[in-house]
Amino acid sequence: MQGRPTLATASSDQREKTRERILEAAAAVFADRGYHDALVDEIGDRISLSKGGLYFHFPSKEELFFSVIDRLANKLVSKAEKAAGNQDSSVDAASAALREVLFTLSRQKRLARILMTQGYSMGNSFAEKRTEVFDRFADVIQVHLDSAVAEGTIPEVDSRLASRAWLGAMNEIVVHWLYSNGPSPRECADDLNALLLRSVGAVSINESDSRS
Amino acid sequence: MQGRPTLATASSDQREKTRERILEAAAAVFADRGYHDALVDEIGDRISLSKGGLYFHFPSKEELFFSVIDRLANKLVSKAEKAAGNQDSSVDAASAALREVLFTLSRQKRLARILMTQGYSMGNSFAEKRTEVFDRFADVIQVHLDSAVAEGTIPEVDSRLASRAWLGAMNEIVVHWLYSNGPSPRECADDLNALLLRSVGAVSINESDSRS
Amino acid sequence: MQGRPTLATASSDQREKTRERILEAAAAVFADRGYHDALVDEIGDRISLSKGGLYFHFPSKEELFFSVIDRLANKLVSKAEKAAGNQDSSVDAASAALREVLFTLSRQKRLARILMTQGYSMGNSFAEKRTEVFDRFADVIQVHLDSAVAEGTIPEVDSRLASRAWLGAMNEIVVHWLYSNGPSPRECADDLNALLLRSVGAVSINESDSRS
Amino acid sequence: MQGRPTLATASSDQREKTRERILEAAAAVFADRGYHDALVDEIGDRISLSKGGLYFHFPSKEELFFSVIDRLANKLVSKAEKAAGNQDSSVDAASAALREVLFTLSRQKRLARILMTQGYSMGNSFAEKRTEVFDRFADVIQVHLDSAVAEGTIPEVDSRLASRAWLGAMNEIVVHWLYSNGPSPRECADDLNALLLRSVGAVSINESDSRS
DNA sequence: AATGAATGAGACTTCATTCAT
DNA sequence: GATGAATGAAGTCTCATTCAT
Repeated sequence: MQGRPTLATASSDQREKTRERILEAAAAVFADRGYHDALVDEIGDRISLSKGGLYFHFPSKEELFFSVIDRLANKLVSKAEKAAGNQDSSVDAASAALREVLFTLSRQKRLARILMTQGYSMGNSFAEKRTEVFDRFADVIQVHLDSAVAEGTIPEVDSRLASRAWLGAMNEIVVHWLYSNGPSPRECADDLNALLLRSVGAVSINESDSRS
Repeated sequence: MQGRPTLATASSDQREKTRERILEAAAAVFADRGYHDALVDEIGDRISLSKGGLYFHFPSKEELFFSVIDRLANKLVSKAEKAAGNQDSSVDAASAALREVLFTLSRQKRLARILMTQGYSMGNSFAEKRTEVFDRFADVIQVHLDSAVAEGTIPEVDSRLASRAWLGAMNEIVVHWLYSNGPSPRECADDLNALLLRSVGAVSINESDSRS
Repeated sequence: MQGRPTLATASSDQREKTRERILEAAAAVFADRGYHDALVDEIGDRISLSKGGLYFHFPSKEELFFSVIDRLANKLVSKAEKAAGNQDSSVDAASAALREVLFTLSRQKRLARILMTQGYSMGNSFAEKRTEVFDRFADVIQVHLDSAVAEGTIPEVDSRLASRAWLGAMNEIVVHWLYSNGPSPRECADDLNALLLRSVGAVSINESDSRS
Repeated sequence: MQGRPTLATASSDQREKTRERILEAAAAVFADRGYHDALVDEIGDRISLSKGGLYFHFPSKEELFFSVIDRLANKLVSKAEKAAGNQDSSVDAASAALREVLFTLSRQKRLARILMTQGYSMGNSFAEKRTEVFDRFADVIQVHLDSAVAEGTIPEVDSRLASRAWLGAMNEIVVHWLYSNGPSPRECADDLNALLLRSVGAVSINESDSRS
């Protein structure tokens, strides 16, 4: 608002770059330590940026954390939606979205940790954000379940409940993998997929061959 | 009932009584605030016990929290097992365990909050305890699913995965209720039950009538 | 003052015995940990006596510590005096007192630790007690040095200063042994003895043969 | 001089200045109260620096104490070495080092208290530091005694033992002054000097005249 | 004589945030 | 844009001492 006009664009670029670096570092630290145990200092240290510098870009630790969450959730939702979009049937779409998430989280433990558990360590102010993020994921699934019902591919179900149940099931598998070295989401993907499709009365292609 | 802790001390189990009072107060505070935001002072204040007195009974805030979790988890697991024991078929048993948990949590938000979310705020040292507690619940369900498979009531399934999925689904419903004022677990119980039974290939009695 | 008269003697005995046990335990703990780091609890634990029981016999941790010091100092001073008394000449007497202390401390690290260093950890209230104890030791030596001067065995010296210097020298040797695994006081006894005798103008018997 | 720390901050060595101020204040408080009874708060208060500010410069009370000791010991050792360096003979050098220490301590009770006694109140972790500091002082003396022996000025002696004995004698005189209002080290210097020189078989110039 | 639960003052340390430079 | 010294509010835990039994 008060910078030199000439440098506006160039510095605007730089600004965005620094923000990205901070978000990246913050994601790593938050994932490792959880919100509360993550130190603002440590985030700065990772990218050799002073605390003051960090506070220039983000007004508070809380805002920074939310920004990290939003950024990651956006990426993951996009992936899920894209995966769903490539399918022919609605059931396959829901199924594909689920698989995409499981596969992506399998590759990025950090992402999994931040989205699934580390937020809680923020205390009760996390509630709203969690709701927002999980609702978005639930929506992705619900949309396709609703279509499937409309198409008559699956019987009537409480699609809101079903999408939450799917999400919860997935969440538990992921957390069990993160916290107890359970099987990776990727390994469970087929079985879980079959299980969840069955729960809404669908029969997946995998049902007959992948895991007899 | 008011003032110093009753002063009828030194009976043989006064000690146990005080421990219980502490655990009760701690459960309330931890449920409200989460591990980290809970103050040891506040726990003491609730029962007019000095900090020192509290530390006489529990060596650290962390141990106190774990004790709270254990106590609550024990109660809940017992209830679930008892509910399951009253059923004729294995499928009904698993189903009953699930319902019992949903109903109990519906009545005790505090219990739900502590077991489902507030632990994470402790940081990474919570991992082990969470694993332990969730494994116990998963076991309760798995046992009955295994029986059902053995009886031929339901087709072969990865019962470990299924029990986790059930747990996760339930967890999500509960958290959604806690954090976003979603429908209470009790309200969802029938539908969720039907959904989860279907997921393992069983057909519940509810299937035909409860939700036409 | 108000006990049953008949039991007076018997219980008086018991009382003294318990006091001794406490003093013994306290000496051990204070020697190991220093005044401040010694816990009243730990002293009690050693002899399976509750804190309350301990406080029945001693009014405070501080008093207990002083009692320990007094008891040990008494023993050591007695030994030194006795050793000195067995000698013919005054110079030999002073010398013998010194040796006795060095030898005794060599055998009892605990004693050495308590008398030489651990008291300081009590804070400034230790000053008076230290003065008292060290003065007693200095007196033992000074008396004999004064006699030696009077006898003309050694030239005039500031015997007060000399006795303190002796004490200090001895103290340093002991502390160096305690803290840095230096040679034991016993090993140094002859050389130190020669050194200190020379410092007051005396020539010890050891001078010519023990260390040629 | 009043209010916030001068606000002319951020020159390159402002940091070092603050460190010095802290060390100065800490030396005063530790000397007065001993390690344990010294409050971190009081150190900060003396220089109007918040506790957090203090911890920015020193990671713990213990480290701060050690830094204080090191700083003071360095100064004193330097003085002693310099004083020794100005002398012609080795015996005079050792003697001069001793006198310098006695005189300096006489002028700075605080210094004396910290180096001689207050450290012990830290508990057993002080052992190592004490050893280190006293060894340095002993070295200063020993070096010159060794030279004197090599020169033939004094007979063969266990110079390690002798230097410790000297140190100990000096220490006792100082502590007696500090704790019991005994004569100041400065007053004792000549006599003590004579005594110690005699102990190693040297005859000082002072011998004949300073104390007729 | 002894127990041991309870007190309570207070210590050290942490860390998100600010702000002069 | 960035630095980093400084703030200050809190937080957990300790432990000598007391006192009802």
